[in-house]
Amino acid sequence: MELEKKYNPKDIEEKIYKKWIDNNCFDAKPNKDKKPFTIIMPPPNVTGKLHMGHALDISIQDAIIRYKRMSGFEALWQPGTDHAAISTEIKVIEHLKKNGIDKYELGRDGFLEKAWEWKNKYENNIIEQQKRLGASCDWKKLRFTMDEGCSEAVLLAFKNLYDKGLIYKGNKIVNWCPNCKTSISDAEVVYEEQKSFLYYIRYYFENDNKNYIVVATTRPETMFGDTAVCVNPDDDRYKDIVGKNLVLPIIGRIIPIISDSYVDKEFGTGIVKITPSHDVNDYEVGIRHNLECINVISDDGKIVLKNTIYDGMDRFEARKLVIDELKKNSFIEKIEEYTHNVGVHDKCGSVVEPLIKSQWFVKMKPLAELAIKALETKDLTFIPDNYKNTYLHWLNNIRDWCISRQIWWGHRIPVFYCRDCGHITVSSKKVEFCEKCNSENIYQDEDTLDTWFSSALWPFSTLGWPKETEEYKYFYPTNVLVTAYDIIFFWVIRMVFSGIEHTGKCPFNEVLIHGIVRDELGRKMSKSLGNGIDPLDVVEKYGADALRLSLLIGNAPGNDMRYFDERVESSRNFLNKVWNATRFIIKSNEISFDLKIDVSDLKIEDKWILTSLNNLIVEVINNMDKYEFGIALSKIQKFIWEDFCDWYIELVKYRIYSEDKLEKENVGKVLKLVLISSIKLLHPFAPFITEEIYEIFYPDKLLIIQEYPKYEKEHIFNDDFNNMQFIKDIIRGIRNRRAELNVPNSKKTNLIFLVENDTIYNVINSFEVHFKNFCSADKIEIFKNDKSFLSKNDISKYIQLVFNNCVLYIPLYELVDRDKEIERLEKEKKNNQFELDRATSLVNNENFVSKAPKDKIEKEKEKINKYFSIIKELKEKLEQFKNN
RNA sequence: GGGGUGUUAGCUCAGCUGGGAGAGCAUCUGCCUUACAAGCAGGGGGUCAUAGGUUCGAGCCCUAUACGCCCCACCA
Repeated sequence: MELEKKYNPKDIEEKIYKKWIDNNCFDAKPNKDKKPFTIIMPPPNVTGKLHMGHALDISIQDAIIRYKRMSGFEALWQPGTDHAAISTEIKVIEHLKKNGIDKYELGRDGFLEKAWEWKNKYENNIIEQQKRLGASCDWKKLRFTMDEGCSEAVLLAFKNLYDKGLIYKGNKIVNWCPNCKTSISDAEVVYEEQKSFLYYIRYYFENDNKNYIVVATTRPETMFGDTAVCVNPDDDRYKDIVGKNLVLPIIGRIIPIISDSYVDKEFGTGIVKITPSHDVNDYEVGIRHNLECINVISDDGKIVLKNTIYDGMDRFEARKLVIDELKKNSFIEKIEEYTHNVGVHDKCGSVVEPLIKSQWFVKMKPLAELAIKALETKDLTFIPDNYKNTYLHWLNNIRDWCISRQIWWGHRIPVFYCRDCGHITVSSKKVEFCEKCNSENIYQDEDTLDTWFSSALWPFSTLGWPKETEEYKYFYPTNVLVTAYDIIFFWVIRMVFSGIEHTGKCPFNEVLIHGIVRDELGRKMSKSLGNGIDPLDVVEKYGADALRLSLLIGNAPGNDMRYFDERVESSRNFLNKVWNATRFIIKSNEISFDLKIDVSDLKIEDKWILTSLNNLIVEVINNMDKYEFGIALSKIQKFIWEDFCDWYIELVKYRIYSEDKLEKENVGKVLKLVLISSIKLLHPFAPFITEEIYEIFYPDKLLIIQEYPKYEKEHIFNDDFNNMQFIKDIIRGIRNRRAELNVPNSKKTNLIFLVENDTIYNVINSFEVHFKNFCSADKIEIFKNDKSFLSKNDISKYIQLVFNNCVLYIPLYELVDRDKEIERLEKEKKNNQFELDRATSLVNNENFVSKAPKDKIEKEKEKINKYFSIIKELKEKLEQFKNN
């Protein structure tokens, strides 16, 4: 078989993915003989395409689920998409507008039909993109937040909460988006810094056109709704005026001066106008002081003030006009430039208008307590665990959750009003009669639910809840939730309390938080900046495996990362290395062999690589279980590239090329075992290339369902491992010296070893061929316990390398600069002296000897002996050198 | 204002419960050596932000300071 010289992901990925699908590799079914492991995928919105954040999300989850699948779990990765209420509705409206269609002309049913069309199209796009990345989720279980089962769950959840008194309808101040014409929750308001003005306005006292006080405001247009002016009760400047009345400029209404500790004495003039209907804080002051709420802004952000020029005017237009009017009549004291935060709708960017509205709310306090308790009882843990602070802080300061939305795309609130008796019927089933008076004259609430209300049920609604399905019983609660930190409030918290409230169980035990992918300058990728990178473009260019590796390597949980093409390139290079190692192994082994290795056939380097492999397996499993993918991956990569490719394969080439068939076969076995184990370790991260390689060796089997490598005790050979490390040190030492001294490879030199015992003698002897191949050695001589060589030769002409139990002499000096060598030796002596002093002072320290672990102390003592002898020899060497 | 977090090589970042400072990229030197130039061999480059403290021993723990980032709250 002949493989391409370069790994070409394009030819392979689609074929491999199809193979997995055709063989039902992703399917998970309740299986009594196996333990379940479940991840529910955060459902992407059906509004667009995948971005880098999704790619990271998928890479992590797929690595986990593949690892667990190979580790003997019944692993379910539950996929699905989110209807994304407002986001989608905005997109559909825009889309319709382009075709000249108006939402309201279309009507509710017509609009929903269009929205479903949209959903079907975009859902498909997203699924295809996830497949390109190699996501091994159980597509047969694909769900959608508005499908039949999820909708049933939503309505029942609503009814459950309503019956328990945890959902109520209230006329309260809410965040209103005048653009989307719907209320939104606190979490959907984001604050943007905006440059604006602070207006100082004179309010005259009642029946007094000389005396006035000055109020500072950023929103003069709301003054029509003022029902009081407020000062701090401890503000001595204004003690006397509390209780007096003022005349509201322009419209002349009389309002009182009240006092409330809410007012900051230091800010502005220390006097605040109170507009209870259009400001959340003013609303609360209004309740405390029993103030009237006068609504002066309508649903679409326009002023409502009958019989004035302002009526029907946009709120920002009105602001200008109000200022003009105030200026004209000398009501303006001054105007200052002012930068402050303005709340905008996270979906459309419009300035949010607080309005008093009749809306549905979830009472959060009792539910928040459930979520807090889950953390305390360790039913829920965060990785990294500092995110629990964020979680707790939010829960401790939570306000009731406004869940009704005045849009059409979503779950319609299952509340029915009777026109005859006014009774409210709440039911998860369709209601035909009023449950109290049996009247048929009823109508359903027009509003739909916040999109997060349905997402909050995702871990169990997707598994069948409220039905007690086999899947639900087996796979729920799920094991780990993987998501970015920016969604903890929206989603994670709401899933936790919903899960506990509705199912009695925390929906997942662990929350693995990852960061966000930024551009190379560290900026968030966004549409407005145009700095987004399409993961599919990257896949196209470098392959899905390379992208996945680059997103996982060298990143710690919870930390942001920057995207660089160079990182993907380096991952691609690594995969190419794996590919070429495979190519070499296939090329060099015509014969097919099984994996049974006879230990007695093994040479030192074989035992070394097998030991390294098994050490690696232990460490990787340990890291994988702790979700330390970055660490696991760099260890795997280091092993494959350095240990396996750069050392082992190079070491065994002479055996591969030899005529000894048996020897070739022995090496072949080890090569194959190590390669196959390596690609198994790598599979969760780079599924395509590893499956492709596996197929070459086992055309009838699939890697994805093979067992993850296990530690094999009989493949641990510690002595040989250490001997091999020693040989590597020697080879590196020789290479270093040759390179430093600029000795070309063509110049061969002899190596003279002075060794202390038989073991070292034999080890070095057995590596004769490698010294010749690896470091241009010509002839190798080994003297055991025999220093006559030193007296017989002018050793100042030799380079000396000192190792434990062994000294190496290389006759290189005829080829090099003497002064340079003296300089080097001086430096080396100095370094060794430093190390010797350090170790000596440590061992002489009584505290160290009494408190440090024994093996540490022994090591330090060994160091002293080692450095002592090295220095001694260096001294001799230098003297000989200088005397010459 | 509250909370979190970061400061390690030229750049981007790892560094698990305290005990040898690391990777990738970049850079320099020498190599197209029959798996791989997307490669091989080798080199240079770090007072682990600063100042104290705990410890036999601190990149890691504690305190303070400086600068940066994130989240929450939001002052009209």
